[in-house]
Amino acid sequence: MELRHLRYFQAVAEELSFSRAAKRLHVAQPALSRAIKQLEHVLGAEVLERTRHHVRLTPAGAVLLRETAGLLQYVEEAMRRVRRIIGALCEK
Amino acid sequence: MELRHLRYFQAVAEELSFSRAAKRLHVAQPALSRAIKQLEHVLGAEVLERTRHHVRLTPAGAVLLRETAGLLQYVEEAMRRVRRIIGALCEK
DNA sequence: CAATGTTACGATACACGTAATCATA
DNA sequence: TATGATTACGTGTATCGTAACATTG
Repeated sequence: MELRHLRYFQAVAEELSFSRAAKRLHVAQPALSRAIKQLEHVLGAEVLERTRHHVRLTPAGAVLLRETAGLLQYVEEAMRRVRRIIGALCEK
Repeated sequence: MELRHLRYFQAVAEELSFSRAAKRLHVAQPALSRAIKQLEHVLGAEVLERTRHHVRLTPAGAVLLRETAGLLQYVEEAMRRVRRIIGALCEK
């Protein structure tokens, strides 16, 4: 499992649409479809319910989205902290 | 930046040795060397000081290690939470 | 010169995009 | 039947491992 899987999932879960998420991420739908499938395979559960005009989160998906949001935010903040300190170190 | 980079970095930083970390991760040294270089490129700073018989953390590396440890632990716990809840959902 | 990290290089695997297919509202 | 997700398929990129090289204690 890599961050890519979670970033893709978050986009689809927020947009509730593979096509919109694909545009937002600047990738093609199939890339998303595959990444989500991998994620589901790893977790052993479906996270999105696909029904042509509706994409909905499954209960498992709702849980995953919450955790994903927290995790990706953590990543961003951690990287920001690192960069800031590195910046300070370089000025010395 | 993917989790792979951080997992590799953590192993090297903890072992203070590319060769030992490589064994532990079941990959060859060059893979580690490259991943660390990518990480350093992304961050714009060296995180490890290589001197044949000693690998040491740079100040930036020390910061990164702390953040990495927290982050990877967060990932693990988040995944555990998700799996646990998914497990509970499936039993219904 | 011995131990260990890095580069070079060829091979493999993985992710991607395009196009075709399938499914539903 | 029109929209949007998936599968098939070929391609390109990225990662890997082996081997050669460089470096330093």
